[in-house]
Amino acid sequence: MASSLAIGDFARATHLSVKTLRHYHRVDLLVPADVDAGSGYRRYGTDQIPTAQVIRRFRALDMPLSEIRAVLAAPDIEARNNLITAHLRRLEDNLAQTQTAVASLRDLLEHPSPAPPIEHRSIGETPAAAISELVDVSDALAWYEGALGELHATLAAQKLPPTGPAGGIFSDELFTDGHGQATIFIPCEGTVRPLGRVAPLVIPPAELAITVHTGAHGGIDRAYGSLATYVTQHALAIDGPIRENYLIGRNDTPDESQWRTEIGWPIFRTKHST
Amino acid sequence: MASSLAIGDFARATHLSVKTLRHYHRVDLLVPADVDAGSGYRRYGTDQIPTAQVIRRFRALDMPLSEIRAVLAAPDIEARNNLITAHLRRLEDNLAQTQTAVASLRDLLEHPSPAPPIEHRSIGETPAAAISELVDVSDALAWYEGALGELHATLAAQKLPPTGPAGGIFSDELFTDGHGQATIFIPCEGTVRPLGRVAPLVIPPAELAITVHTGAHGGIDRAYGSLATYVTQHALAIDGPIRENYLIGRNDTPDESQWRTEIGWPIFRTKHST
DNA sequence: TTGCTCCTCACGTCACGTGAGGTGGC
DNA sequence: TTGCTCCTCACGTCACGTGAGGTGGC
Repeated sequence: MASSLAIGDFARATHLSVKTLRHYHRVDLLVPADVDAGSGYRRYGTDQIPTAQVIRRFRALDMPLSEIRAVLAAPDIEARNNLITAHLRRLEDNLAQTQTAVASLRDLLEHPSPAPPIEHRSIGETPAAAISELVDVSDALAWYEGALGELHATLAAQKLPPTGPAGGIFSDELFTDGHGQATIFIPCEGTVRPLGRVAPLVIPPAELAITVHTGAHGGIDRAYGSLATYVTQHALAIDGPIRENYLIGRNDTPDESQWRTEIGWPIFRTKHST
Repeated sequence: MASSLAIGDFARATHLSVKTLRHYHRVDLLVPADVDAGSGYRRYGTDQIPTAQVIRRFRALDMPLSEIRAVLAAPDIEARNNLITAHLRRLEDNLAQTQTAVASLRDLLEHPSPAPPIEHRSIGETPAAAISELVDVSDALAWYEGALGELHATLAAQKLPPTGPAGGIFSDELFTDGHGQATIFIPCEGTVRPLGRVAPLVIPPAELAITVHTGAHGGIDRAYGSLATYVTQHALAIDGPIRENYLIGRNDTPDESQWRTEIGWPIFRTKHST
């Protein structure tokens, strides 16, 4: 006895709305067991209820429909679990990020800290090992963590001691378009053998206005703002990529509030900056 | 000296993309300090950087643009803080909900529990105090909590002891359309004086197929599914609102895993159900 | 037979992103 | 003067929701 439900009853059974069920049919995510050729009436089997509920659960966790489709089509339980676990991990990362963002915003609203001082600095050429890729600004933080990890591991394996703190170089497009070239590097002497994404790179010299940001990377926009204000008001602005130096980071202490990052904004060379 | 920035420089300063800035101008959320009449070129003041960053922070926390507009336009700091705090609270609620959803999904995938038994029950008329409103399914959980709290408090104030566990009645449209009439009630004897949203209501009799769901309300869809399957396969289905009885809930224990909710699905009257 | 359920368009929503095609500023 | 930055449409995306206008099933 094949038990089937009209769309309205299926909606009651699964807590998915009728509109949503029609949408899932349209995009082939959940196809009714039967569709009447004449009337177009959809009929769902009771055995489709668990599938529909799984979809609903994943949607409640903001999994995109395309990914849910992949989960449902996974060839075996392991592939399926890998997809699910990956999504849950992303979700949990996201939660943690939102929680720190909330904390940081609360802090910002409760005691706005004064802008830290700004100095001019002239940087010479620096040999380094680097990873350089086209990245999306929304992935930038995770990409930075991964690249820095790979760099540290690769340098250690090649027995090349760092000669300074890690740094980053970020193209203008990253900020104006939301994606662009990003480079993470660790200064070092000696011959870097290319391996994985790591390659030798000579960091070009630069004239910079520099300020320091204390705390997690989520709050770094304040330092960018104060630098931009300074550089604009003193008519020092020139084009060129932004620099960052990671003085104290995850490698040094897990306490994010202790992290220190320098941000360098390219400026005209002035008398003071030689 | 009025310092101003072209849109690209402003994007660098604020980490908002050029496209996003143009969008914010279009919707009047962040209007450039100056727009050249001839060329249409936008010019932003350095004093707009903090505003832009506040917008960015709130967007990172998924606050809708309309709400951000309200925050920026708030007449005083108190009104502003109220809006912000309300959003943060919603966010934190959401986080907690997602976290339990993740946990519940993990549990579901790791050890799928067998469907609990289903019984038929005949319910007579029941006098009660009730709150009945048109609600959105997405607000249903929060609405239920609020309504139940108000009912308990109002009954206590009127010295009317409950004569049974709290219950709910949910129209079909709530599930098929995503919004519909929902009623939460507490059975009691005596005269209920209408107060706030609370009013007296005689709960009509019903013939129901009933199962029990153990755990937080997030996982209740499984019980709905097994009831729907049962009712469909035994050809017992009739139209009518869904019932729920809250045997053990937040009022009894904070441990969600101990909660017990009965779900009642309307069915034909049968010999056994008198 | 009534009225409820179901159907299909076509368009709207939200917050942007994506190009095409073109002009202005240093 | 070159080429980069900026401009405005118009349309796309994602996951549905909203009606209008109409038909089918018990």
